[in-house]
Amino acid sequence: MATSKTSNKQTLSAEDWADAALAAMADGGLEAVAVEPLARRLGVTKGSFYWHFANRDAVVRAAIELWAQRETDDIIEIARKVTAPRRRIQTIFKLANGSEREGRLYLAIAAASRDPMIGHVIEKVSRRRLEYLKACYTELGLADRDARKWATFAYSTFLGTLQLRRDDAAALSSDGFFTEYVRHLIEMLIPKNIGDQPPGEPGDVQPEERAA
Amino acid sequence: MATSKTSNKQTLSAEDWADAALAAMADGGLEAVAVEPLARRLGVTKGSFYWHFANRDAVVRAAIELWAQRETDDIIEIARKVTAPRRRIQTIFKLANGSEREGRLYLAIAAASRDPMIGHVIEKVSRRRLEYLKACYTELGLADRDARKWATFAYSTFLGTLQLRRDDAAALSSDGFFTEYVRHLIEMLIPKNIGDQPPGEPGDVQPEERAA
DNA sequence: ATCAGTCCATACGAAAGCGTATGGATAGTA
DNA sequence: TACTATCCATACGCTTTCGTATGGACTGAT
Repeated sequence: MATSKTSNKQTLSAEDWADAALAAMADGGLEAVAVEPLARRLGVTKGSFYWHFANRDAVVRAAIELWAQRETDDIIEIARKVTAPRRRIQTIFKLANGSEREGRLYLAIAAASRDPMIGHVIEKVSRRRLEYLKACYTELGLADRDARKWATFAYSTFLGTLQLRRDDAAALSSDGFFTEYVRHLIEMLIPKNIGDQPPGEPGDVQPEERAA
Repeated sequence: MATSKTSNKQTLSAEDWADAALAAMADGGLEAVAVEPLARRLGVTKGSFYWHFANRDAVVRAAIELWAQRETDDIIEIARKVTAPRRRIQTIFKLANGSEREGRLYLAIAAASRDPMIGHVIEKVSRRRLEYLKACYTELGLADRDARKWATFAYSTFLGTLQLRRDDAAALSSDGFFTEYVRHLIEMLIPKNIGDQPPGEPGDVQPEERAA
C-alpha cells in the first residue's frame, strides 16, 4: 500500500483524487463517486477536480485502472516468491481471503460492470487471475483442460467467499470456522495424487486471522 | 414465473410496480429504480406511483421482499421432489446455474446491501440457503460441523460462479466448457464414500445448456 | 343522478449532481 | 518587479430525481 491517506501536501495530484474515488467506491459503490462529495472529503472544492480531470468518468477510469494495476503488482510480487506450485496455490488462497477492503472494492467495481469501460477492466483482471491460476495448476501436472477447470473452480470459490463474507458475515466469522473453512478450501481446491509434493509439507504458512 | 409482463389490465397494482422495480434492478442496479423512469416504463406517471407507495424506499422494500419470497418458493418446490439427498444436491447445483436473470438479480440486490434494509433480506436469504444446503449434507451422513463446511463451500462456489459468469462470460461459455465445469462442480462438491448412493446413479438430470 | 372511492395526470418546489466560466492565490522565473 | 503557470474558489445554469398538492376521469353503490 503506497497510499498516503490525508497527506499533508499543499497541493493535490490526480492520483490523490483517484485514491479518494477508490475509497468512496469501497464503502458506497460507484455512485458514491461524486465530484462534490469527493472534494469535501479532500478538503477542497470542485475547482480542483476539474483542473485534474475533464469529467466524472475520467476519475472513475483513472481509479479502476489504478486499482487494476495495483492488484496485479501485489499478486505477482507475493506469489512469485513461492516456487513450489502446490505451496504457491496455498499461499494465494490464504492471501486472497485476507483483506476485507480489497474484497469490498472488487465487489463494488464488479457491480458496476454494466459500464462498458469498467466491464472491460473487470474482464481483464478476471482473465489475468484465471490465467495465472491455470498456469499454477498446469505446473502442478494437470493437463490443459483440467487445469482450466480447477482454476475456474478455485477462482469461483474465492469470489463466492468474498461475496458471502459481505452478505452474511456471521456464516464465516463464528468461532474459528473461517480458519477451518480456508483449510478445507485448500484441501479441496488442490488435486491430490499428482504434482511434486505431498500435502502438509514443511514451510506451510498458517492462515492468519481475518482482517478487521 | 408467475409474472405477466406488460399486462393489459387497465389499472396497476402495487405488485406490478414491484415487478417493474425488480426488472429495473436486474439490468441497471438499485439506482435504476427511480420513480419517473419506472412510470415511463409502465406507461403512466408519478401520480400512480405515489398512490401505491409512500416513497421510493417503499417500492424497493416491496420488490426485494417479493424477490425473497419467490426465490424461496422456487427452491423449496423444486428440490423437495427429489428425495435422495445426493441427487437432490446435484439437482440444486444444476438448477442454480440455470437462470441468467436470477443471477444478475441476486448480484444487483446484494450489491446494494449497504442499505440495512436490503442487507437484512440478503442475509436472511443467504442464511436460509445455507441452512438448507447444510441439511442436505447432514442427510448425506456428514457430522454437523462438516456439513456446515461443505455447505459453505458449495454455496460460495455457486455465488462465485454467478459472479464469474457476469464478470468474464467467456471464461465459462466457450465450447462445452460450462457443462463440463458444472459436472466437475457436482463431483467435487459432494463428498465421496459416504451417503446412500454411488455417483452416476440412474435418473440423473443432464445439465441443460445455459439460458440465453 | 349523485356521491364516494379508486386510480392517475399535471404542475410545482426543493435538493443534489454535473459541468462551465471566471477570478484569486501562490510559486517559480526572467 | 513583472510575468506565467499551476492549482483552487466561487458563482451560475442545466438536468434528474424526489415528494407534494391538486384536480380529473372512471366505477360502483345508493
